Amino acid sequence: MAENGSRGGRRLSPETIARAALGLLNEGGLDGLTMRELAKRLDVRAATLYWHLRNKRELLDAMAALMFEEAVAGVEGPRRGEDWQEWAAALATRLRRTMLRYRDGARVFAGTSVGGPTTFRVIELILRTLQDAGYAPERAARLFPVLLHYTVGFTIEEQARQGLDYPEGESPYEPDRARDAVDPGRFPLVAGVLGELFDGDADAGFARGLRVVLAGLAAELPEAAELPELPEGARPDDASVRGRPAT
Amino acid sequence: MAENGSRGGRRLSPETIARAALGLLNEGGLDGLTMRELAKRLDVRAATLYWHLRNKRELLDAMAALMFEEAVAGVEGPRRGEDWQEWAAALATRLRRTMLRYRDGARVFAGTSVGGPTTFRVIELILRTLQDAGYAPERAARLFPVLLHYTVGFTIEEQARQGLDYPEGESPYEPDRARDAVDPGRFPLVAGVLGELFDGDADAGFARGLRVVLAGLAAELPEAAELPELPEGARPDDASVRGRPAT
DNA sequence: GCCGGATACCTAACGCTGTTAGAGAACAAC
DNA sequence: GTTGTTCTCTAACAGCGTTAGGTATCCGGC
Repeated sequence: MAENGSRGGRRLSPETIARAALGLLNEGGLDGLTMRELAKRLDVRAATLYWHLRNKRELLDAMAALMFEEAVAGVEGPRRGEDWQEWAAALATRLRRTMLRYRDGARVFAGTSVGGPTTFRVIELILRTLQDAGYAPERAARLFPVLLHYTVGFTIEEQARQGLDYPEGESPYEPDRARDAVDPGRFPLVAGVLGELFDGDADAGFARGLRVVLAGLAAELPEAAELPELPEGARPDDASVRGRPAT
Repeated sequence: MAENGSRGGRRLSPETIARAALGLLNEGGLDGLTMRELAKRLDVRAATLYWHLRNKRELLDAMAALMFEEAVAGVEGPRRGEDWQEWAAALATRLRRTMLRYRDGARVFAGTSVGGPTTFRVIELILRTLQDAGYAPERAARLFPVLLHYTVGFTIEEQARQGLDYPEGESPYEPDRARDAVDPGRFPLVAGVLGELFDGDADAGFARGLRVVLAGLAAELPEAAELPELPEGARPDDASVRGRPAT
């Protein structure tokens, strides 16, 4: 006696389930995402999910894949006249926006990226765009991940700051809490820039960091690194860019 | 009848517990870190831990704080003659190294940074160093986090790739798996740089990204941004650095 | 029409988790 | 030696991911 309102066949699939799981994420966050609750939302018992997915880890992977697909759906190469930096910034922003759409989205996404043909399509697109901008593909392949890492790192912290893991008003990220904790005598500079440090405008902060990373990438453009017209040492960051970081 | 081998008094403290928890992390990872197992390691029953810590979340916070302290212990300003970029790179590298010392260390650390006086001491140090390098403190405060975000983002992915969450030989990060998945007809550039994409040398990859970020920061140095000797448009990234990323 | 296998779902249960209540030992102060 | 505080214990709760095994449903072959 299947009380199941709908016809038997192909109702559930890893994708359907992952989609429902992303919905569930926005209530209760990652902690509230349990197989039983997810099953309830799909009008099914928890054990059923294991017919479609090996385990929860696989569910999380599917969710991450879905997020990625959502982020890059319809993305093509730069429009005519569009700078590669604008294009890359838009791509990173799309990814961030998608992660932000889901509570704990960045944590779900982090470290689960590679995989499907969608991934390779986008990487191909990136490599082609950077190649057109003058980067050798090998060079581009070693450089572009920094953009992804920054984006994920930033968004993870942003969502952590939203602090829904903490009970009401106890989040250690409240600006006031910091304002009390920093002694202006010992840490005058910190005290002077508390506003900047805890500024709530995450969008602007992200864009700023993006600009930094993209400027850094631009500085790695081979042509840029050996512009003949520039007198040696004219670029102020010349030595330090070449210098290897201390290990 | 306290079978407890050691004297009664101040044995346990949040710090002791967190330290043991970090040790436990290296066996079993984040999933293996359970209150019961942690208690066992401290010769105590699980409930006891709740006398010292409100809940597991607080334990994780304490662990993150401990990692941060371990990372920046003894850190001072740049040595005489040391470039601010070298100094910053060394700092980021220290943080990464510490996170790598513990399984899932980056995931534990991510989004739990701010808090203690140690944090503010280090931020003060960063601000002072950048100030000496020519950055206004407000500007520095808005810029330096990008370094942290990159470092955390990179290391999270690195540790995810180590793939100890997956059963033997099933990690989706195995290079061979990718080599099979990418069709050289559709994705020629990707196929050509698989070696670079899945290159195992994480240290070099991190250093490369660090160089990029630092170069980007250097490009944001006000003085650098308007070096009078440079003819307008000589720096190839001129326009694009100014351009705001698409939203 | 009916059968057999595959597919999709179920119930029931396992061992484990974080967490709490409340009893009781150990210690310090008087 | 009593009292109060600090710490640890036992016992239990509800909920977790996951598995074994049964059952309904669908579909192609006769």
